[in-house]
Amino acid sequence: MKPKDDKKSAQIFKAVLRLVVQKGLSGMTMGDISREAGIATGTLYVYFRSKDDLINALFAACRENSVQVSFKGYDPRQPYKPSFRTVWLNILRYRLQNFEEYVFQEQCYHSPFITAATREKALQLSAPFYELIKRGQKEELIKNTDTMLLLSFILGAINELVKQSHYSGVTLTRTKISTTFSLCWDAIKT
Amino acid sequence: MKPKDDKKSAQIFKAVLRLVVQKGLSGMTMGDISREAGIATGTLYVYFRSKDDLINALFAACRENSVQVSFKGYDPRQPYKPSFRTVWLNILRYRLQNFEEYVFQEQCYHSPFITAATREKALQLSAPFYELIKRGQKEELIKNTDTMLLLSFILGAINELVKQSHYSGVTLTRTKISTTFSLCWDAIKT
Amino acid sequence: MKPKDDKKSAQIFKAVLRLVVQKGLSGMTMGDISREAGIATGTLYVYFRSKDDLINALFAACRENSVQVSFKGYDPRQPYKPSFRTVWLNILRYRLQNFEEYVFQEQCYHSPFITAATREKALQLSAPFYELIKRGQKEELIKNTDTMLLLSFILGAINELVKQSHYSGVTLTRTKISTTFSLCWDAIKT
Amino acid sequence: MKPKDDKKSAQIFKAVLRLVVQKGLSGMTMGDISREAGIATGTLYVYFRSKDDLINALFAACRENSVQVSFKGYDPRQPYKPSFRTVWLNILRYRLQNFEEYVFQEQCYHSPFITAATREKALQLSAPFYELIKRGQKEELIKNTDTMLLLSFILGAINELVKQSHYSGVTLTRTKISTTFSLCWDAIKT
DNA sequence: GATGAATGAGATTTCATTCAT
DNA sequence: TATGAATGAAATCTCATTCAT
Repeated sequence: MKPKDDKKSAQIFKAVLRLVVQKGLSGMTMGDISREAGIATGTLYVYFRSKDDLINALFAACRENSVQVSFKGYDPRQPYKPSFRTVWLNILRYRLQNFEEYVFQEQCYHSPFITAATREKALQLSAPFYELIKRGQKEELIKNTDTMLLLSFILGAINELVKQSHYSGVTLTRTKISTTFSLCWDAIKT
Repeated sequence: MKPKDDKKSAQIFKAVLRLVVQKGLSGMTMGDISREAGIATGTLYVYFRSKDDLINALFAACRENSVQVSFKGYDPRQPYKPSFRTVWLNILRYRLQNFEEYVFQEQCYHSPFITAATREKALQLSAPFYELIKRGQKEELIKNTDTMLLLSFILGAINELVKQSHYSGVTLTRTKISTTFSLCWDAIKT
Repeated sequence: MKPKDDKKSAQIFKAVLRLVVQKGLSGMTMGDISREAGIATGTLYVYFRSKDDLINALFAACRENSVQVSFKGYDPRQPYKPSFRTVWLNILRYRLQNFEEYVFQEQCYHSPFITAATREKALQLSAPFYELIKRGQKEELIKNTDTMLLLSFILGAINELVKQSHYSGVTLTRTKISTTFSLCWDAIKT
Repeated sequence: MKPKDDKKSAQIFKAVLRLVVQKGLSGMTMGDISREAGIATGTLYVYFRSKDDLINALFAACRENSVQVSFKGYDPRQPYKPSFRTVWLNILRYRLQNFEEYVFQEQCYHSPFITAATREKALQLSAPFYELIKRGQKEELIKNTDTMLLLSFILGAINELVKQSHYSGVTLTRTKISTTFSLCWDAIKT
């Protein structure tokens, strides 16, 4: 017996991500995916019930990965500002190093592929970010404004930065990143 | 391709915008559009050569509208900060009041519908925003950082805010908006 | 405007019937149907939502036609036996002259294409036959046995006769038909 | 193709029969069969060369079984009428107790699965029934009509009866069966 | 022999576009 | 110009069969 290969899921995921950046979510067929992944079309349906299923599964995986990367090295017992910087840089790093995943998630968000359930789960995953802001507010280092609003502000700034740098072709230098962090901190600090 | 009836073009555009929010760009067929617009499928081809053509035309229209709205009431002879605030509020207002247009543009950006030429033109339209930041830097009111970076930072923060408020269903109060402007200004001011 | 052609439904129906006799219900693809009907595959979906839909619609049409033919020339004011003979001959004639329709219905009955609703409607259409037997029982010409049982008996005998004559290639002569009617009448008469 | 394990063949046959009643012959995949039989898809191909092979083998088995059951207890030295009744009741019993087999055979008859050869063999198996009628005619107990026609008449009546009773959900009582035999006998007796 | 993942040909269905009215 | 039926290429998905384990 040939056991269902766990690597194949990953292989399919990789193929989708590569294709999304190339052709966009809407211009991507199951045929494209199988060709890119080096397997038969039928095999896709061994691993995923349908195209929708595949997209949703990948979306969930990316989402989880994104959170995991973001909090790598975060230790709540450390002082706030350096901790916050670590997470901030992680978020940025994730988007830069996994640009494909990031673009994929952005594209998915307004697409008919993502079900309400998947969207809901994604929202729940943002809880740790929310908590991080809260902690800053408790320590009176961050403005006592609506937490969600602050969170959006920060993430939005990072997102746009990544997009802009990618599409303009200008790589983000260490200096630029450092400057942007300052802008961000200046915005939210008390 | 020269539309006799300008109202019908607008009618088609409206239909597309309504559908994009509902089903996303990829899940939107010419049949859907004609049904939503209350006309026959064939009629779409009287006004637009193809689906690509239609999407690109609407994208251009939205882009232009976005800039026009953003600089409404802007007078370069007025002092900087209130002028900046006017534009900032205009941008926010545009995205809130024309959420459909905003989502449509976002979706287009990574789609295979938008040609390189259209994308290029869109970029050119951001010149006035760029100039606005430059002026602030000249007047030494805004940090002397990479201009594009500052611009991205500002726009990104606004974008995310709008999305978040729309999807969470929480309306942005005057106070929240005012607070967010402060965050933004704190970030970029010298 | 080109109005939806009512003849095309009939054209498609005819194609299906021809194919069912040739290849059976299960070996019949939408491609086969469109080719046989002389139209494009897509056109089938202008007239029917799905293959299931098409099969169910044709089944209903055949069923209705079958009943209509069976009671042609039946006048309840005429004496019973000749009336009964008329209907009996009509039933036989329908199966012989519309052998394709008959085979199609037989094939459908146990197929997953036919929905419970369609099956139910088909059953309701057998009411006139039921009434005909009842009348014979009231007039004390037909045995006072379970009516459904008598009906099944009669129809079953006719069905098998038609199948047998078709597959053996022996045509039913007037004499044979007349003989079979006698068998039938001998069976059910009081 | 020589099955080592005869039990497994039977297991597969049983699975097919169960599925035919549930989903019909055309809606039955090799995957369905293996799942229902509790074995792997590949294993089916150890016992049968192909789907066609499997269906044809089962068809032949059913056909043989049907004849064997029908003539159980038949002794040509016994007087005719009770002998005929025995066979008649056997035929009915077979269809009632092996409804799945019966439905399967009916479905096969018009399907592209059954080859001409299989069909021919099936026909040959009806010889004993034919002889039984012949004997009745020789003994001048049964009408001297075309033998095939009489045979069709009898079998058709039984078939329909079984179908009707099965689909209406009404069980055939001993009385009803006895009555139906009378109908049949009245039809064919001299 | 038994397994079930892998295959790819082929089935169903969709949809941008054309065309007759 | 407006219509919507007709088209057929291409998309999604199924399934009999094979094959590595």
